[in-house]
Amino acid sequence: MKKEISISELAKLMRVSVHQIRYFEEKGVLFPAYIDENQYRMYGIDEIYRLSHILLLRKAGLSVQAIRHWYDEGTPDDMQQLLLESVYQIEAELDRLRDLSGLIHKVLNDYERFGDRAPSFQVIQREPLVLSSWFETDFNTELDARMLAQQGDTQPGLFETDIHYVYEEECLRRVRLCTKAIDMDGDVVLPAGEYLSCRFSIHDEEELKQHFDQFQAFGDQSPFVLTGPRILVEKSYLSLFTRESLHYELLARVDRSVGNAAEREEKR
DNA sequence: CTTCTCACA
DNA sequence: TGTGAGCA
Repeated sequence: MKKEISISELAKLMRVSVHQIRYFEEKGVLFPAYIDENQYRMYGIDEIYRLSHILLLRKAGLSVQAIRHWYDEGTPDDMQQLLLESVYQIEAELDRLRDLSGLIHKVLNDYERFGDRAPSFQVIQREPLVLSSWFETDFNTELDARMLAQQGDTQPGLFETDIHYVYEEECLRRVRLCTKAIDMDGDVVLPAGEYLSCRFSIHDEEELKQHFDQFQAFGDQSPFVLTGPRILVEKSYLSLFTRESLHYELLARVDRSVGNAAEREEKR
């Protein structure tokens, strides 16, 4: 009985494919101890160790190229360096995955809180919001693909972040499309404070106008005044859950320093 | 059972 | 960076 083993025995022992062992040979990192008369590759104990190392390094994220290079002319310090670089990459990947997980949780949470519901009004306290303005358009013109494309390189991940439509005060003719500023160079700033918020979902753009009116009506019969721009936030990713509805939040800053509409009426 | 080669993801 | 098929 020979001391060496065939490629399939080695493959079974190391739980890899025969193919992969031959691939490592082609790439110059693992060679048989010798070739048998029948042209079969034969492997000894040294090759078993060598293969273990290769597999470990592959698992650690080193390329076969890099392994080859190290076997050719690598020092122990080089190996330490290679593994360090590898661990940095893995940690970067962990960060990426954490971000991704966070994004999905955010979507899930948002859906649970504001999924499909009748319009709900509430006054909420908001942190200052910095938006980076994107472009301006008319109230009536619908957003189309070309308008998006013409804006050139905007933020990546367009629809992961909510699109904010900021309507100019008083007349709602002009709309400013914004996204949340990632860095601090936003150009539209909404101050912290109390905001009236209404969340709703619609099936047709037509319904938007009604909600604006309802929103205004709600403001008029409340003990405060709505001030500043109306902000329509399109929760674009909530549309993931339903095939045919769009989700929005309508916001306006609350001003309690002025009397409400009814009181103003009295004073006249 | 092994080898090699080629195409493919 | 491997895999799968086909052939000898």
